Amino acid sequence: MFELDLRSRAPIYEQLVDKIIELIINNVLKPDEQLPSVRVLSSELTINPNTIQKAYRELEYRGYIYSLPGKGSFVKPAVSGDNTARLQSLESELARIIAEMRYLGMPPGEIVTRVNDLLSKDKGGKMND
Amino acid sequence: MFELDLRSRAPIYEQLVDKIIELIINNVLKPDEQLPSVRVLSSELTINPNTIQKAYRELEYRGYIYSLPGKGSFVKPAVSGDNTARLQSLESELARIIAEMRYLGMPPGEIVTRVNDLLSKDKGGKMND
DNA sequence: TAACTGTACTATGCTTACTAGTACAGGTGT
DNA sequence: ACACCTGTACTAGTAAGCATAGTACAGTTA
Repeated sequence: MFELDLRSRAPIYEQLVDKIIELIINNVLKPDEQLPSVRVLSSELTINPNTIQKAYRELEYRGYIYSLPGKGSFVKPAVSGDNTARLQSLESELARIIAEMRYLGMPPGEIVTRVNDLLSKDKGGKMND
Repeated sequence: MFELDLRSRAPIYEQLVDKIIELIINNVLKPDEQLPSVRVLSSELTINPNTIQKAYRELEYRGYIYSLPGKGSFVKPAVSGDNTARLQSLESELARIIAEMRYLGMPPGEIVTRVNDLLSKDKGGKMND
């Protein structure tokens, strides 16, 4: 389910957080779908349960999952209205990426084409595997 | 010139790297423009010169600057043709951001508008301060 | 020569990440 | 009630990374 790059400088828990967010925003993990338990995932990935625990805690803090003691951790349905800060953060990341693409020589028309491609994929509901 | 967030979890040298890259891709720092020396910047920012050194080394490794012993460190002109890996990396980051914007409920039309705004700013040559 | 430049070390202390282990409380099925 | 799962919350230890301080070398420029 997950692949970790143990040679990467990114901490393991952060890789997990990123991966799970990616699965959530790409609708691979559905709202209210249960995540593997910290113990199951830790033995799958052969890492310590506390590390999973930290990742899940971070995901919960960021609002992507909710956890019920004794039951498990679940994907939190996307809430509208509470995402202003995150959207602003995404917009400044977008500005940065666009600026760097321009800096590296990608023509504006090609950038727009890429964005439209990504949006049409999204509209079709197809997942990019 | 730079602002560091000393409360951030990001290491100081990485903040420097990010800041300088941002200035470069937004054309605030011009090609072949000299960066402050490690000693000047370290006293400006009241951090150790070795930390600046590490940031400059990272920037050089990533291809954004070049350093000449005895002379200083300079913004490297953007080279065309050698940016495939970086562009691909940017594209996957773009895909991620678009997906998350969609996930958080931003309509596709608004995303396109944002992108076009950013591109028209870029075309005008105006800097976003 | 003096004053700058980048570069390359060494040593130290602090912080973070990760592991291992343990234990508690909650939930579910038999 | 028991067994087995779940998340949660700790403690302790180790390793790695970060930042600092200091030093020194070589190159450049006036």
